[in-house]
Amino acid sequence: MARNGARAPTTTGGTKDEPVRQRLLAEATRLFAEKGFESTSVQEIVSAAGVTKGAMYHYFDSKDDLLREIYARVLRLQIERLERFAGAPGPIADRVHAAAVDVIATTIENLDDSKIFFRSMHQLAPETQKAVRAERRRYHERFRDLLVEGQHAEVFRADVPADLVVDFFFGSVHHLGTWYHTDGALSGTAVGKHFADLLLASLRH
Amino acid sequence: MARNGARAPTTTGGTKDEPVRQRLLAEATRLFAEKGFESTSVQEIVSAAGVTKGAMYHYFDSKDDLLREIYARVLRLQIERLERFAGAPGPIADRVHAAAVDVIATTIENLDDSKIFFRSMHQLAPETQKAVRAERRRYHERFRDLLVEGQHAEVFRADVPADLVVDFFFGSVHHLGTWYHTDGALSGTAVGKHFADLLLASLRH
Amino acid sequence: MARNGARAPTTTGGTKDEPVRQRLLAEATRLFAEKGFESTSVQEIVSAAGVTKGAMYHYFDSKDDLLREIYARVLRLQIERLERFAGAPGPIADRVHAAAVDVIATTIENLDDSKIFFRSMHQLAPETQKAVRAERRRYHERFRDLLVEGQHAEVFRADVPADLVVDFFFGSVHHLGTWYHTDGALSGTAVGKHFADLLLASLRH
Amino acid sequence: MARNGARAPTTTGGTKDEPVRQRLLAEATRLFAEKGFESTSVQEIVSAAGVTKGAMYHYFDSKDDLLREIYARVLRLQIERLERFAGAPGPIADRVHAAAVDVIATTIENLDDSKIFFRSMHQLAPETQKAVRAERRRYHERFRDLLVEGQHAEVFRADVPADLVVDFFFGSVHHLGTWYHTDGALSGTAVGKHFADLLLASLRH
DNA sequence: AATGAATGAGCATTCATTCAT
DNA sequence: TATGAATGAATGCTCATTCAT
Repeated sequence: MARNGARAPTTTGGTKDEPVRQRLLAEATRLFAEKGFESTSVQEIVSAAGVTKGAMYHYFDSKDDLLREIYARVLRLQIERLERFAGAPGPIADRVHAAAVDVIATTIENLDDSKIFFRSMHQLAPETQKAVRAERRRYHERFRDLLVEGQHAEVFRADVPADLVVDFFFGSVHHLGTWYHTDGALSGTAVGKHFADLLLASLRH
Repeated sequence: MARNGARAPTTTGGTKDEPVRQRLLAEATRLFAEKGFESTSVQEIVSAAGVTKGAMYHYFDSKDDLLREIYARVLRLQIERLERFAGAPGPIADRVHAAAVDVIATTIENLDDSKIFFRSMHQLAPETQKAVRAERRRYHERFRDLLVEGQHAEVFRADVPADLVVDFFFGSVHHLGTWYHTDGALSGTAVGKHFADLLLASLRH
Repeated sequence: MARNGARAPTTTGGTKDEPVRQRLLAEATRLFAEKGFESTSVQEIVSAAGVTKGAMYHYFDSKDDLLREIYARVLRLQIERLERFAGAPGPIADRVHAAAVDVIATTIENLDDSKIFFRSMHQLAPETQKAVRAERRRYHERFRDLLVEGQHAEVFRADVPADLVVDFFFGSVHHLGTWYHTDGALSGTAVGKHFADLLLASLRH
Repeated sequence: MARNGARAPTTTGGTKDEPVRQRLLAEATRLFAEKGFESTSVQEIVSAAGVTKGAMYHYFDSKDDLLREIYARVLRLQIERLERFAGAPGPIADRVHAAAVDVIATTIENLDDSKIFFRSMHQLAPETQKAVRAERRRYHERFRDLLVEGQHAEVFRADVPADLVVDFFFGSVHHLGTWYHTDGALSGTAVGKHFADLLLASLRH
């Protein structure tokens, strides 16, 4: 969890790793989640990463660029996982349940990312913000399509608009960061199962 | 010198007796919701309110103090309303449903407050933050007690911890600010009814 | 020449003087002339003026604004003086000669302003630059009109375009800053007389 | 390591044997003239020249070194041309006229060099600046000697110090960069003829 | 109750230059 | 001959806050 003062030589030879860039992203994520984007200075980030400002500006265009990269990483991960669960074989109710459990477990595993996401969205440049929102919407739409599939199959009730159910459920997901603590009694998967149960129950006829 | 904890009740019943203070709070709320606490300068707030900095520092101790007042106002309002619904006569399911509809309608009516709440909590001084969290917890606990009452009455399922249901539902509530737009098709009460329906459905045996 | 550490109370009561603002302009002029606009830091200016950066930014929008004020002051002075000489009674040759002597003497009296003028013009924001150039052009046109008047009166030769004569003469004027030194043998007026003689001689039939 | 004071003469007669170095100088000249020395970054220069910083630092010791080379090139060219015209056979008045026309035409042909010359002189290291000024003085003195020759021959008036006439005339020359535009009606030689006429006329008895 | 000049610490960013490769 | 990662010092500017009036 602490950063490596000395970068180990790449023994795997797999990813030609860029330790400085990665370290900067990791420390920025941690600090943005802890203190907020605006309250974190570039100096704090580079000090935490053990490099100088010049190095940071060599890899990133700006402090905003750092934030943008964090968003891109989160979205990439979540969309990829959802695709996997949504496209799996099996009854629709099972797929929704599994996807719901997974998104919660993943969110809890990357809770710093989640804390940053909604708290700092308004700090992005308008066009970047638009891009992020569009990507987020695509994600939500993918989940909504699953719900609609269940409604058409008459497995889920259809008297609540699927879009609204998505906002209902993802509100719960996105707020995990404000109350969940790793030292709590419940694991991420446990929370995921409970929430998924509640979601599925709320959709019964 | 600045903040009177207790202010004389508005005898006229109007809102014109302290227009500067109110205007400052209103503009600060609007700007904090729009651009974030850190990105809003004191100068912007006082310009928007049509006064000078000196005037602001006469009524408030600091920029943080403005934020604290906003939080206090939000919490005061929400707790008061919940008490009213929780303590009303009638079956538990009806009371929970009514309280749920109301909290959503009220949140949508004061969407700026809601946007600020979670986005800016970390900007408060640690002790203030603690106080706000405690107050928030009291609010959640009051709602949880309603759910527990329903579980004891065997009206609600008991296999999901009531605390978790509270986090589940209020996650949805608190995220209204990220997607709800006044120009949308659904009124606040309409959204409230749908969300309350989902909540009640998820609690059925 | 050195700045007054203690600002004397305004005994004249005439101009409600702003010593800080004036001191900033004076020191900025001196430093810009000495080291150039880009090579002079805001810190150097405010240190020389004995105030803090905040004070400077209270009176000026930016470092550029300081430069703009210097330009405005120079142009105001020069246009005003030219108008006086151009509009005086007397033969055209005498008026041109007197105006020429005066512009040189005035330029030498404010040599720092002159050094800054052409050396730093390109640092102004494009629109400000345009405005300054337009004002400068008005000034040159006023002088040209005098020359044309002399040509029409057949006092000056007409086989050289008056515009070109203006550029010819003002080139000499504007370059005073690159070679004239106060410790030299010639006074500003002496140089002025010689240059005015050359100008008038060059215009003879 | 970097700068060879003496480079092998271009045996091919082309300009392709050291394209990187030449391209760097050309782009630097263009950019310094356009935006000023201080406002042009090394990165901009190397990008414009299509090379990297390392390449630039291979050919030049520093950014200042680039500027010094530009000055050296200008002075070399102008002194060489003046020598040619001054040493030609013919009456003194004709030689002065021809030299004057040529310096103006040459200046206009290399207007960027001229723009840089006076605007950026103060950015040179003091000793370099001194060297450039000395070279410039030698150039002016060569021209002054021509004027003195004319005065001794009683072709030119002697009641104006020749040095002052040099400053008068070269002021006009050096300011060409502030008003002359290639798209104007007058060619460089045309301007040169007019200015030379004015100079000669101003020197008549 | 209110002004506005002034502070001073802090911020994001730039940039010429170096150096291992 | 050339790269590009990294430095470190400096820069213009912002801003919450104070205080004499």
